[in-house]
Amino acid sequence: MREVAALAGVSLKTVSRVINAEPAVSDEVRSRVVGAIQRLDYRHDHAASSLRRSDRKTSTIGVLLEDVANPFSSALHREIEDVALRRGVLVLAGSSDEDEAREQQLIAAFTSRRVDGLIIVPASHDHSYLLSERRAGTSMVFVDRPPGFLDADSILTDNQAGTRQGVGHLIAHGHHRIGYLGDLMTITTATERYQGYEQELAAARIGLDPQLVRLNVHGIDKADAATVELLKLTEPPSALFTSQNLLTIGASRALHRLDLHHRIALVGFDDVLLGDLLEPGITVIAQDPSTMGRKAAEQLFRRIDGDQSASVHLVVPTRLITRGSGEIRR
Amino acid sequence: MREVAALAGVSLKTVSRVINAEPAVSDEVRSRVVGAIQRLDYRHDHAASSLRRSDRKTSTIGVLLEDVANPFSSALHREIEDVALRRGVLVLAGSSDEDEAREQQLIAAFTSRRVDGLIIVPASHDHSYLLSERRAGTSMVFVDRPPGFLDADSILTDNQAGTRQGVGHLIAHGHHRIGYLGDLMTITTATERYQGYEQELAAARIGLDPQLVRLNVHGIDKADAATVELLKLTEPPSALFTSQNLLTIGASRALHRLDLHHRIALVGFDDVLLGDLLEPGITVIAQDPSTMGRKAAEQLFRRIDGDQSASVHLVVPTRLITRGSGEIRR
DNA sequence: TTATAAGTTGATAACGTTGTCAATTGAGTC
DNA sequence: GACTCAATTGACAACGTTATCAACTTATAA
Repeated sequence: MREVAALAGVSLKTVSRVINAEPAVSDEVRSRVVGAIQRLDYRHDHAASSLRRSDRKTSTIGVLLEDVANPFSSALHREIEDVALRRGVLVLAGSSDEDEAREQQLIAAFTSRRVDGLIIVPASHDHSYLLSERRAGTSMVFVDRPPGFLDADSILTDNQAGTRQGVGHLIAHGHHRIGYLGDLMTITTATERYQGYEQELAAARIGLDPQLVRLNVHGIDKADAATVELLKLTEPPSALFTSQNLLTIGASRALHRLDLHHRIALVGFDDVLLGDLLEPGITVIAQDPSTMGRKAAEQLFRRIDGDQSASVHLVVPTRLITRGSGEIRR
Repeated sequence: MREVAALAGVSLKTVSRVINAEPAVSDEVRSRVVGAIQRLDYRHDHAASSLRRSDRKTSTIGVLLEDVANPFSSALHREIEDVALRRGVLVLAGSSDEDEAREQQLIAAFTSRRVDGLIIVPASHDHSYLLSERRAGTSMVFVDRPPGFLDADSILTDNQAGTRQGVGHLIAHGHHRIGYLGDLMTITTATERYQGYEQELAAARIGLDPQLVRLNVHGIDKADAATVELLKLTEPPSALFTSQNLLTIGASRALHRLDLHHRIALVGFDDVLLGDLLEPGITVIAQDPSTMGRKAAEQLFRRIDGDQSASVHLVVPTRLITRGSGEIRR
């Protein structure tokens, strides 16, 4: 910048004015400076700028996801990116892998780079460690799961209602023995979905058979194995409810291999790509990650822009998509 | 930091020494400083630090993908993240959407934040605009597609060989009229794959019927429509080769809807999740995005660490996965 | 003509940190 | 007791930028 100023024959401050498009610069000086910038191939240093600047904004946000490669996470990510880019804000993304330590490590890395805000799909349950961050002015929005011991904005899915609708759908098709595959119970959404299962069974006066329930099943392969176990029971289920996208895929894989996919009903929570082309198509309770991502980003930027109002808690509804697998009758 | 120094009764520089774990600090002073840091909840400012520091490293890299939500892209992204995080490096990610302007906008945003390096899946073909960046010390590695007018490291897939293997597989199953769906011809990989199609037909002495070729098909819906068109021809193809993951999904959708999925053979380039559960399963030429991401990140960090050797051009092989759709005979 | 205002421009300090180098202390050596 | 040396600590400048405020120029009004 010093060289640009020298070449254009002006002061540092004037170059700064041109770069920041401040009005008080004559056209003649401005064009001289612009010329010098191009001739010298000058690149503005965003970090130095935000260090000195009064608003201290880095125009960068941190996004903590479960796994950037998971379809639900990456749909969230993409929507956040689009909202952010419209404001010239860049996105630092990280995967927690449901590991509390990794969550904290990543968030510490984000905040030490002075991000303007955080969008968090939490893996841990105690976010009091973020209190001081917030006091320091970092905005934050939680997505998919609520914060623990911290009052902050959240954009959630209605997990209980969604699960109840899915399980109810199976009951309406004559099923009483409905197997359940649940993700790690440390995950809030997994707990809520399981509660939905319990409630819907109770509402239909169906006794809960613990043998039919497999909790803490994580990933495609474990779901595949758990499905095989369930179907080997002396009184196997006539239907399955799988409470997460990878579990749905695992269960579906097992059913196909055992050639039971036309006989055992299946409803999954969260949509799966290509679910419509299978035979039968997979009936799902679809979440809406794009809307969640957009709402989360919009809320974050409202906070960054200075909105101090009380915490917002938004619940995005789910949608039952019937494609065949959930309509198999007992 | 000033306050920490005051509370611990030492100078700024000593606090800096403690933070950077420099050896020349007595245990007694160190513990006083550590105590003050905790009492005051001090957060180190990474940006200010790297501004002053002699190595000028920000411990941040920029990753430009086609779309963070595309399965191929997000698998790359995840692998890069894992390599980076092991070094304490954070990842800024962005989606170009195959738009040259957006590519340049994102890369400019990355470099103005002084990233240590770039991993680029390019949308454009002239990267001479990056010359000055590289001269300024930014390392860069290209993935999936080569750089244009710039000598830089690249990690590519063998698109021609992969396509030839896939088309050859169809020919071996008796097909002569093989429809081809290609992505935007501005994308290097789309061009290479099409060349593979031409070459394999020529090698088998099969004339190329332009009616069977649909290029510049982008996204699931366009692929669906193009497939319908091909099958409506008076002399329709008996097999299809779809040269990208979304095109495979679109074609598969159309075949299922027309109930031709058991009669028309299909081989796709790039694997699709759940492709094994369809009836028939989808035969694909699988790429290996995880390996590509890992190799790209490792190469980038070698450059960041000062490796000045000649550009590396790595070609990751593809793998034919037979699942049924490609083995339908004419 | 002078006073006033509006529009430009620049000198300097500061953002939070680390590199350089000099100063101080204490122990060990002869 | 004087000397050397290593270990520890601090003063100050600097990284690339912008905020503040003062100074200068030109136009307008009285």
